[in-house]
Amino acid sequence: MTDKTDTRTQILEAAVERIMHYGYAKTTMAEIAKDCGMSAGNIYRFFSSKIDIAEAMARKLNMEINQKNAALARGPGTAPDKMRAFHMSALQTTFTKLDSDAKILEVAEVLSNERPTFANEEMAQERVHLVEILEQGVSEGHFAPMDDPNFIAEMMQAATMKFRYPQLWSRLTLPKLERELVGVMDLLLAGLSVRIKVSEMMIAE
Amino acid sequence: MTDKTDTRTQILEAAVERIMHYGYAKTTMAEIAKDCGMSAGNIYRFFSSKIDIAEAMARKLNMEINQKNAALARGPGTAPDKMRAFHMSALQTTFTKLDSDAKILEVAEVLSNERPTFANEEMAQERVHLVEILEQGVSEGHFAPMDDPNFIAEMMQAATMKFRYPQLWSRLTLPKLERELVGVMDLLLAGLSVRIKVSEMMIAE
DNA sequence: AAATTGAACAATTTGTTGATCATTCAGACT
DNA sequence: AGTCTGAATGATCAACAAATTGTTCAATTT
Repeated sequence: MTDKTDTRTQILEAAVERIMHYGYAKTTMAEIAKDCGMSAGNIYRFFSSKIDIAEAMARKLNMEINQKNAALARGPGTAPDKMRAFHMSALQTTFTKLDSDAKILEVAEVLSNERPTFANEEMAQERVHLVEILEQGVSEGHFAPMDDPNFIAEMMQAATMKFRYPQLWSRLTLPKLERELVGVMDLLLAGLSVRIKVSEMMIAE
Repeated sequence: MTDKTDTRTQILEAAVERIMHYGYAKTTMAEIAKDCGMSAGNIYRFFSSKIDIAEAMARKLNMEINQKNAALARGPGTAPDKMRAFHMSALQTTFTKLDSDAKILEVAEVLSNERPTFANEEMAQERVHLVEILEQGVSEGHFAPMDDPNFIAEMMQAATMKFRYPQLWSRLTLPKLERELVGVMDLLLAGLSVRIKVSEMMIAE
């Protein structure tokens, strides 16, 4: 049992090593196998495809980010401050990753093509902590009470989408993006502070 | 003089016809020339490159949209309603275009690659009318006074970016996107209704 | 029996060749 | 003199062949 998980993590580690260095496409199953002292065929007893290895890789990385998010959500500070810090750190880590090793971007791209639902899972996971912050904000009186915190969390994600997609801002610098994000957060947090009347006028008109 | 502009528009119209039907890549300069009863070389007296034709095409289309935006901004209705209508119609036209003729998407993609600043011009143009709406909202008392309406307009664009990029929501349906946009607009408009304290805590920390 | 291999297969990528196309420009036409 | 053409050029694209690579599985090893 421990054997099995051991070889699995061994394969994963070898794959991470190679993929981070040479990229996903340029890493072959045969190479990963050789690094682990086994045949390519044998990898398939632990991962059912190459893309599955990339997914496992992303899952691991994501778990770490998620633990930081949990710590942030449950740590000290007011809800608005946490909300700012949450989105700002998301922007910064994405940007830094893009800068330092572009290989990770390739993995992200392949994954979003081959495993379309994966990104959704990530966002849902992130929302858990956004909801925590929102609820803290409500109970502290910084945010107006809300019917469906998860929906509001979705809206926060939608409104800050620009700061998540490297492809979109290729041309923009981090300071410029940070300033923009601050501006958007100012607006959104101001919005959260007042009771929202769900717009029925639009439907009626 | 009139001759010159005449042939120019003739070339442009022939190009639009073909590009809309066959797409940008599949339309050749020789074909456009033949449609106009001239040689391919001669087109270059009117457009300095093929991509310039696409740009002229986009400029024309954009001017029409812009006139509608101007009409909307100066027409009747409260500022918040106009703001909703503005973004909603942007989403709807983009989505419909994507659905009806995917050819236009090809042109958009080529343009954003070859003429990176073009999209910025479009957005700046759009902001003119967003600012008009914002200022109306302030004078009517729906929105809190703001130092820099153009900056706020930029933030509105940033926060609604998700609803502008077809590539991003490939999987989402129009009704779902509309509901999301309404949610985001609710938040943003609520934010506009209260005075925003520019966050200096972030810089200090 | 369980784990592993390596040959076989299918899919994908890469390399190559020929054609097509955007662009230029010297000269013909008006 | 100002328009326009069509051949020349270099870049890009399409199609096909060869090579590489992901994946499977019968045979082998442990």
